[in-house]
Parts: sequence; structure tokens; C-alpha cells
Amino acid sequence: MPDMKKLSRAEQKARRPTQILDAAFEEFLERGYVATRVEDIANRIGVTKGTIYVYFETKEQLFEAMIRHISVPFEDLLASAHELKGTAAARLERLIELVYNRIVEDRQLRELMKFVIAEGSRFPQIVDRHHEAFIDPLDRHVQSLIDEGVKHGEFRPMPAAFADAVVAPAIAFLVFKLIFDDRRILDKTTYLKAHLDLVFNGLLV
Amino acid sequence: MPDMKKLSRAEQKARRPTQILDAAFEEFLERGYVATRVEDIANRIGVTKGTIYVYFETKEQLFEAMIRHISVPFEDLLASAHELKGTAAARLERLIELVYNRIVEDRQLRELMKFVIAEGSRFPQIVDRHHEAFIDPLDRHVQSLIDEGVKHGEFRPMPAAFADAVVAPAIAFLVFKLIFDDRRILDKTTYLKAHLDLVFNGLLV
Amino acid sequence: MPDMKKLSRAEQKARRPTQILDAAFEEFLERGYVATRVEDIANRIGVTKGTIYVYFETKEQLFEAMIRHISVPFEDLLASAHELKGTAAARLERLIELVYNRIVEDRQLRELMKFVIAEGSRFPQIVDRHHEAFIDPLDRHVQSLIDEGVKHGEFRPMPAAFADAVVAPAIAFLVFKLIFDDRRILDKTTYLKAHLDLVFNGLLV
Amino acid sequence: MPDMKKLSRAEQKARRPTQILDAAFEEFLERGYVATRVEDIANRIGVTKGTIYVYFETKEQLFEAMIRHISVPFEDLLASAHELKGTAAARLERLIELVYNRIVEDRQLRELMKFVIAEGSRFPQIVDRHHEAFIDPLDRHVQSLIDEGVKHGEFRPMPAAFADAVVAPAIAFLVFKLIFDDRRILDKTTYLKAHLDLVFNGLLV
DNA sequence: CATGAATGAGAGTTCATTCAT
DNA sequence: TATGAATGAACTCTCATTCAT
Repeated sequence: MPDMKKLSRAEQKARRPTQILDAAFEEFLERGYVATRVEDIANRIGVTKGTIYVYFETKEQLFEAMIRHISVPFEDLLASAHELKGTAAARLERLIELVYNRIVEDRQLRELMKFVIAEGSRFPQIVDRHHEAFIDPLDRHVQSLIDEGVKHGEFRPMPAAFADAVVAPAIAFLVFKLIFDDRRILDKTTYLKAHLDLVFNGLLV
Repeated sequence: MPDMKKLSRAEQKARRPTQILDAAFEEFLERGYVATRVEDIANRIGVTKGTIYVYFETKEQLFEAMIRHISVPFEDLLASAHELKGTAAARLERLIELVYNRIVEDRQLRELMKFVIAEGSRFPQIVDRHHEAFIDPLDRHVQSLIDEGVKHGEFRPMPAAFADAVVAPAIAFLVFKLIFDDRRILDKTTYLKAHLDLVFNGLLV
Repeated sequence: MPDMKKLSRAEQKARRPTQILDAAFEEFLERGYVATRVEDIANRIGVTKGTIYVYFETKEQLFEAMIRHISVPFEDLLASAHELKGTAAARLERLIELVYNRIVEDRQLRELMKFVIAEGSRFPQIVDRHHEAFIDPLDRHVQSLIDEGVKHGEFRPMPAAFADAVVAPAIAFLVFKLIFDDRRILDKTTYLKAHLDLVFNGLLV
Repeated sequence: MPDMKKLSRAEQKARRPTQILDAAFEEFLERGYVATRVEDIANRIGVTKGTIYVYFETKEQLFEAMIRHISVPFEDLLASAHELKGTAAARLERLIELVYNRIVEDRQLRELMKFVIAEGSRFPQIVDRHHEAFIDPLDRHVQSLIDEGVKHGEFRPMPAAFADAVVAPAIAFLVFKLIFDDRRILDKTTYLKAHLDLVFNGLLV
């Protein structure tokens, strides 16, 4: 029976990096890369500046590590998507739902987009990585569902880049959540319903 | 024949504020609010940093003035939209086209979105102003076109927030242009075609 | 009958220096030499910075000119003192009264002492000039009255530097007025009475 | 035998604040609050400007701390005065002597008066504090000695504010020492003798 | 591993002074 | 004579980074 109450020194030590990265996430988010002080990150977990430098060589490397830390890719989401059964339409609908759920539940995913936009010109790698890890896989999966639907006669033939258009409302939803945060409440259910209705029915009679 | 070679003091002075604001736009864009040095803005137009302070009291006020400077609202675009003739569908299609054109042509509009996201927590006013001046008017106009189309039997009845979903792909297009800038080419025509196809035909057969 | 209402341009011009010096006095007084901005002095008389430099080469020279401007020596006071009649005691009493009156009435004299103390190490000349123009003549005159009184048997023989001690309470009164300005009211009459009583009666029975 | 050559970190640290305050005293004295550069204070003790900010938040707070640092009140002097024996006259004479000694020996006390006059309008607290800690206690003590002397028939009845007049020559002495510093030598003995002679014998035969 | 005193390279801002108008 | 745009040096304060303990 392991003792859960107290962390041994070794465990403590092992958690430090994660602790720092979590604190860094909050601080960098709130103030941006340049305005965040290493000391604020340290204070947030009750250590001093120097301690941060024990684990990370520079503020820049800490930022990059933090980005890697919060970038837990869509793998699981796409894995779930692959396991779906049913028509292409049903599976696409379910996938879109999963994406909305993820956007609402995973704050780090949302804020990662903020870092991509806000710090993208300072840290170009994160832009590329973000595209490779999130946008592109999602796009491909949606496109393959569309292609399948078309092949099976479920969907009509579509122009190029249609997957982008299909996914776009979810992206816009994410961006609005980012911008307005808690200032304006965006209701996921309403938004999702409108999105699905658009995708599956279009506008015309 | 007037002497065109040099600007008189008076002319020079009249141009200074605009000149500074344009330079500020470029610098703030490239490095963000905090990392931009007032001196860089000054250097960009060949003056010294003191000169900036002749026209703007603080870096903060300069930033805010710059944001106002680049926020030329959609008024003209919406005015054009109001003058459109034809069915609701035709007018909606044309409006979406106009929006894409604007996104492609108006770099300042695009980058304004970047400032909203990146500096929104430092300058909350710009978030609200952006919503009032851009998002909201566009949304309302689209919604009124939809309502009209529904009334005339052109469009089927739609769930709430449908206008958001209809506009969303344009927003996503803007955000992608922002993020990838020149790193990845986004073809407006392809994107627009997919968007319109989605809106007017949905996905299903 | 001269037109008093408006100053001609020439008159205007002739007054400028005085106007500037008066404004300089107020500003330098309030903030001290270093913290006073040439622009504040200009604003006070409704002109711009540049105008000050038409009349004075540097801020330093302006300060020095201001000091000279407000240093209207004791000549008249001492002249009045010379015209006094009566016993040495009566004349000394009257002189002390005149000094108190001057301290109370002549704000510039009082504030000159402040400049001497506050800016003395930056402008050593004003220290010397102040001594020569004010302290020393007064001291000498008091000393000569004392000597005369001693010679006539009015006063007992006195140790060296007695004039200083006789004048000292007036100096202290001035300094307190300077320090407390309007924060603590110092009543001239009470103070003067105590001073004269001390000088003419001492403390003992 | 302890190693005297170098101070340990801890010792160094403990001394820093005092070291800084002493250096600040000298610099502020020489140039006044506004003209003193934090860097000069730092250089004086061989550290860099950043170090000052480790111990004091702003130049203003440093100045105020410095004033508190040099304001070691009269408590000991008044305590000594309370222990005096003898007639009221003898005790008053001794008190006046103690005050002169203090003025001559305690440079910080003298210069405090300079700060009160020169920076009083920028730091009004120091004016009040100075009055409460120095002027007022001294005045009260002198007044109580006078009252006692009057009660015992040693002194004749005196008008109001007499204590001020009795103390005034010492204040004037202090102010002159301040103004002329080393430019003009003021001999304490001569001055004190004249002062006591004035107080105890007045001017008249 | 953790600390925090110290550094030093800036960055924002101010202001005396100049000079073309 | 008067203006005020422009300059540039100076000054306060900040903060990533180092290193002795």
C-alpha cells in the first residue's frame, strides 16, 4: 500500500518540471512570452527564480518545453474516430461532435491556438508543429470521410478544399471562445447544431 | 509649378501622426506590444524616439491610437451589401464574396484580428470594439438576409446561430491566413468556392 | 492721459524679461532648480518654451537672473534705520521691528533664503551674495548700535558676536516661516514681543 | 581567530541597507533629491544600480528611508537634560550647551534641516516629523525649565513664546553652519557665549 | 537541489536646447 | 519676436541570467 499523503524527495523532484511547465503555461498565457517574468512562474509554485534555471536553461527553452508539454495531439480523438461505425454521414457528425467537445473541455488545446497566433512569429516552429499535429490530421480524416461518402453515393461530389469548409465552423468557434473567453458565453449546443445543420442540409430549400 | 521636392514644415507635421501610426502598426505586428521598442518605430520613419513622444504620450496610447487607426469598419462593405439586388441567395453569395475579397485585400483588417487575440487580455477594449464594429454587424446582416430568404420561401427554416455557421468559414480563412501568412498559400478562389458550395448545397446528395 | 489699458508692442516687449523672471521665481520655488521645466515657466505666462530662450541663454542663467531679480537688498531698510532718532536702545528696538515687518511682508526675501539653502551648493555665488547683501549689513548695523549704546553707558559691555545673538531670533523666525509656510501660523506680534523682551531684559530677575 | 579578511554573504547582506542609506545621505545632500542619480549612490559603495533596487523599491522610498535613517531623535539629549541637577538657570545653561555640542558634532542632524527646507515641499511628511521629533520637544523642555524658574523666583515672568526666543540663536547657528558649511568658520564657543550672555543678562545695563 | 544577491543590458520617458519658419 | 517640432542625452526602473553558499 503506497503512502499517498506525502511525496518523497525523489517524487517531489520528479514532479518539479511538470509543476514548472504548468505554472509557465498559466503565466505565459496571461501575459505573453515577453511580458512574463521567470520570477512570476517561480512564485506561482512557491520556489525562487534560481530553481527554474536548475531545470531549464533559458526562458526561451522553458517556453518551448511548455508548448510541447501542452501539445497533446489529437491521436486519441482520431483513434476514437477510427473506431466509429455507421454511415460516413453518421461518422462525420460524430467526429464534429467530438471536436466540439474537445474544444470545450481542453483548455490547453484552445490556448495553444492563442500561442500559435500570438507568438508564431517569435517561435515559428510551433506554427508548423501545430499544423502537423492538429489541423492537418483532422483535415485529412474529414476529407477521407467525405471521399468515402462520395464513393458510396452518400454525399454528392464536392469541390476541392471542402473538408476545410466543413471543419471551419469548429475553428471559428474555437477562435471565438479564445477571444471572448468568459466575456461572451458561446453555447456549444446551439453552435454545434447550427454547424451540423449547415453541413448536412445547406441553406436552400 | 509647386516645389515638390520637399515637404514644408507644416506638411511634414500634418503627416507625422499617420506616419507614426503606420510605422507602429508594422512594428507592433512583428514583435507584439511588449517587445516593440518605441525607438524601432521612430527609426522606421527616420526620426528619434523623442519625436514619437511629441505626438503620443505613452507607448500604450500609441498602441491604442494605432488600433483605432487601422480599424476602418465594415461600413462601406455593408453599404455595398445593402445596395445589392436580386434574390436573398444571390445577395448572400455576393456578400460572402465581398468578405473574402476584403480579407485578402485588407491586410490591416486581418492583422487587427491578430492584435485582438494576442493583445486582447492587455487591451480588453479592442476585443469589444472589434466585436461591435466587425463581427456583430456582419452577423446581423447575414442573419437578416437569411430571415428574408426564409420568409420568401427561398431558404428552409434554420436553427439559431445559423448566421454564425454561415460566416464561420470566412473567419477560419482569415485566421489561417493570419497564422500561415506566406508560409502556406491559401487560395481564395478554391476556399470561396468550397464555402459557397457548402452553404448552398450542404453535403448530402 | 496715457492709455493704461493696453500695452503697446514695445511695452510688451520691455516687460517680457520681468514677466519671465517672476514666473521663474514661482516655478523654481515650488519645485527647485532641477525639477523645474523651462516649459512650465513659459506656460505660466502664456508663451512657449522657445520664447524663454529668446531672452535667456540657458536655464542656469535664467535661474541666476531670477535670483538677482528678487534680491532687492536691505538698502532702504538700512536707510530707514539710519534716519532713526533716539537712544541706541530705542533705535535697536525699532530696527528689529523693521526686520520682522520685512520678513512678513517680503515673500521674495524669505524665499531667497530657501534658494540659498536649497541651491547653495549648485550656485555658490548666491550664498556669498546673500551674506554680503543681507546678513552682513544687518549685523554691522546692529553691532554699531550696540557699540554706541555701550559707549553711552546705555548697554553693558558685550562679548564678541553679540550682534548675531541679538539678530538670531529674527533669522529663526524667518526660517520657521519658510519651513511651515502656511502649515503652522507663526504670530509675528507674539514672536517680536518675546524677542525684544529677551534682548532688553534677559531671563533673570 | 576568525577570518576578518572578508565578509560572508550573510554579513554583507546585513550591512547593505545601512551602507546604501549612508551613501544615499551623502549623494542626496550634495545634489538634492531630483539631481541625485541612483547610479551614483550605487557607485559610491561599489555596486551597480540594480543592487539598490534589490533593497529599495523606488528612489522616492530610498529617500524617505534615508531621512528616517538619519533622524535619530533628541531622546538621548533630552534624557541627559532630565538628569541635570541644580537651579533652573544652571540646567537651562547646560541644556543650551548640549544643543550647541549636538549641532556641531552631529552632521546628520544639521543636514536634516537642509532636507527639511530644500525638499519639504516634495516630502511634506519630513517637515512634520522634524517638528515633532526635534523642534517641539526642545521647545517644551525649555519652556518647562523657564516655568520652573519663574515659579521659584529665579526668572522673572515672561511673555508667551519666550522659549522660542531663547532657543532661536541656536537654530540660527545651525542654519548658518548649514549655509556656510566650511566657507565661513563659525566658532561655537564665541557664539555660545554670546547666546548665553544674551539669555541671562539681556542687553541693558 | 535550492536560494537570492548581484549584475548589466536595455526600455520608457523626460527635457534642455536648437532652429526653420 | 515667437513658435514648436525635433533632438539626444540622461535618468528611473526592469529582468534574464549567474553564482557563491
